[in-house]
Amino acid sequence: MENYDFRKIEENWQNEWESKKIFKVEPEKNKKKYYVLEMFPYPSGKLHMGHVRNYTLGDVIARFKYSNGFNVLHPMGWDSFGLPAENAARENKVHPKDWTLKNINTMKTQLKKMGFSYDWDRELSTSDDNYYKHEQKIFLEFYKKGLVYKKSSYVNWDPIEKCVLANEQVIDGKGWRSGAIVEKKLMSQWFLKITKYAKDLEKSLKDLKFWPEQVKTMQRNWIGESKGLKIKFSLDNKEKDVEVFTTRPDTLFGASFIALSSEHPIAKTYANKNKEIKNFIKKCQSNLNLQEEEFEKLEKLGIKLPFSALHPITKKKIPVYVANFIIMEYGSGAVFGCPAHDQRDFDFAVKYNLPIKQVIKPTENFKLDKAYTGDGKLINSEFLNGLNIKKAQEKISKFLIKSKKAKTEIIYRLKDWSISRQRYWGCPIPIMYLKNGESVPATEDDLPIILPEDVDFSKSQNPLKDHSDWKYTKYSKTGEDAIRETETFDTFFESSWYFARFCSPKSKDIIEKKEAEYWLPVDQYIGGIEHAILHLLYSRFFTRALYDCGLLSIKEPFENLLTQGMVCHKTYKNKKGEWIKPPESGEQKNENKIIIGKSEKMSKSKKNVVDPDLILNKYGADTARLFMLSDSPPEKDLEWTDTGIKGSFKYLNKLWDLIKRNSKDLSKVKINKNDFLKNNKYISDLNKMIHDVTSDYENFRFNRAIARIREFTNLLFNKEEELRKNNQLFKHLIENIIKIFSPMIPHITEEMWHVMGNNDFIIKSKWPVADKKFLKVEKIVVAIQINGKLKETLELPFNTDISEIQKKALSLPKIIKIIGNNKPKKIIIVKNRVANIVI
RNA sequence: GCGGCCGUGGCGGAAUUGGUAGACGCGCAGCGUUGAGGGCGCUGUGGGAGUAAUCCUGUGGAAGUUCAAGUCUUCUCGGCCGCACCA
Repeated sequence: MENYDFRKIEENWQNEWESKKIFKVEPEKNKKKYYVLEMFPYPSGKLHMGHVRNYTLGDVIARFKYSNGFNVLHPMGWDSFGLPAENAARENKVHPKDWTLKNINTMKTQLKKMGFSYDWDRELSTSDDNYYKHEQKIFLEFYKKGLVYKKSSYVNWDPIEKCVLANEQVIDGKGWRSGAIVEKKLMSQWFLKITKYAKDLEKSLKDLKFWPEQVKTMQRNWIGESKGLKIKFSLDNKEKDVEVFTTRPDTLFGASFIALSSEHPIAKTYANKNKEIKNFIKKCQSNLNLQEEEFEKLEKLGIKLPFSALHPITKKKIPVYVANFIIMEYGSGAVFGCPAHDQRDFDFAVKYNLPIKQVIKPTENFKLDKAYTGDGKLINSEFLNGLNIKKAQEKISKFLIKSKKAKTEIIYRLKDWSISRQRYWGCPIPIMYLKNGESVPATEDDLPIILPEDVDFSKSQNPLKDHSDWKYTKYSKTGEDAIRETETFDTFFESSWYFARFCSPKSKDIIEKKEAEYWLPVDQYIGGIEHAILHLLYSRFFTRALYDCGLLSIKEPFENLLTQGMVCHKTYKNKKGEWIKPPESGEQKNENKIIIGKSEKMSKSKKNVVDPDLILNKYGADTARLFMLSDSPPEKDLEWTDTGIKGSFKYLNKLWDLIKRNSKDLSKVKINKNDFLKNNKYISDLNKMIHDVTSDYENFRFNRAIARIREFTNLLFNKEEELRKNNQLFKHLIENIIKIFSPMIPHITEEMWHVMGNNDFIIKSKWPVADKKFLKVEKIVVAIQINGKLKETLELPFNTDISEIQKKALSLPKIIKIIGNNKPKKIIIVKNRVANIVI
């Protein structure tokens, strides 16, 4: 049998859809909108299978919603600033812009070949000045709102990318993209005040009802809210009080020292008075540029200060130390140490021979050779004695707050977002430095600050620094000489608001309010979980900040979030342990011993990638799409298999043949509904299938939807002869299958739709609705159990009375035999389901 | 260490939300078609016993709730992911 001509079919319909602009969309007041968005790609060269999966999922949802009467916004664009372009420029002597444009061109062609329903008129590219000039305006708005500041601090330095990374971009102490071990470097950087929104970003997570729990948990951890108490300890040197943050006020009576960060103001004061202290602090600070891993392994060290703190209740004197493990940025940069119940304090107390006073009696046997952190009853704690931890915390908090020695405080782990990057291929930060060294934001008249194209990459890391024509300028407000900021934005800046720009991609304004109000928020966002914190947290922050600047009227950008799993493939190694390509590549012939490894995320280094182009050429877009959807639910990893893709292709051919060989007769048939719409087996199965598959679409259970469609088409394959005798019924069944299958495999179904005698595009036809009157099943199989174990089944009319079921069940020969002389103790019957006889 | 998610045939995965476990597919086996291979078609396929009807057993393990547990509860083992000197 010959395979169907997917090349011809797919190309034809792609051209038809494009020339008729059926996916072009504008706001329509009387239509319900639906904004579906997939994370836009970085134009790295070619599409990979991860993209194919991501965009297939989005396309199915878009087409499904379209067919269900929604006004669907489904745009696509390019996250086109970033380092790979610069690296290519150095290695291959191509300009980043040319390299980027070429890649966009290639990938756009590939996307079109997949048949995705994008409104290409809305295409945007972030490295286009039409995009990033608005970003500079946003920066100025943020500046006005006080959300931007410059500060010198230890920052994460990626030695491979040769630029700074935000905290979120450091994964396990390594750069998120380069994988290089991150170093600490003291630098002056621009920051965005994301911490201003920490509370709201955390609090609102609970309202994101349609986000995966996992993502919300990750964000929650990242924001790291801690509720505690800030307690004042007065000092006997007549200086100001020390404020100490704690989440364990119940252990206050066990306090045996106070520890300050080396950057704490009091520590700094004493550094000037005492050389020893000064040296210690210096040592602590030199540790700050250690790699994270090493820093964590440091021994806990401290130096005693020449004064004491007074316990806020007992008034006893407590020694004060500067210690190397206290971080200034967290809490108040000072803690009280309770060695018996905190491991760090315990280690410190052992080292400096400080008292270890137990204040919580463990519930189980416990030897005090390490800190006890479990629950128990308070001891040695005056009025707290006998209480459990929670009660003790409540009581002492109340007491301290009442006596004005403490106040409740909530602190966050989240730090401000450093956005300066020492790189060329990004959006120039619209800042100028005046002669007096002052930095000022560019004025509206200075914008846009266009990235110069005539740059020389041979001189240094950042060619903007060497570009004097561009760098030296005038500040338009005063006309004086000025130097431009030569650093560019972190590229996560671009992706933090692109979803809003898609509403009015060509507007002269940053965001056209009317359009944004119609389309936003994004109803369904789809992308990889690797952006759980990075991009998704930044976008949530931006949306709030833009709201405060009056540019948006929503606070959360993405209503629903789907994080799709990775595309994996088996890995293979040869005798030498080198990665080799999978067998279907035909490149294993020369290897005599092949070791099959586990299935892992497709990656070039493991040689287990499958090129989408090859699949498109061999099987076509519909087969690729079908396979992407059929094997696993979207949020789980999908294992790419050669047999799987072949299976999908075979199935499409089989379906094609069935429809093709019957289409000649069926296309002429006119359906007169009353003639055949009886409650027969086919109609009831069809309606059940429509009902179930529609609900599967709504819940993104595409694998299950496909299983149900296949189940139904199996019926058609088996009963073809019989169905040919009732052409109206046959046509009705086939048209419904084509329609309900069309969001997943749009080209072949479009062709089938026309072959069956329809003239308009299939997407414009109405989605089938299950008729409830045909959903009723006439006969039902009831399970008959004895003591909960299945023994028999019984076919009965739908809704048979309980008493009738009981009568019938008890008269079954097999049941009689099992029951024997026993009298049933109890009989439980659930209508249409089950009868359980307890003996 | 803390937090989250998940364990179902040889494999990917279903299971009306507590009611016939294994849908659909891959793989495998047998048969048919074919000179052969591929392709296609039919049949079978959780495990064990039996010629068979049938019986026993079965959702990582142990216990519990229930007439009834893959589904709920507790413990336990294993895997994946996130956070972590965070006071």
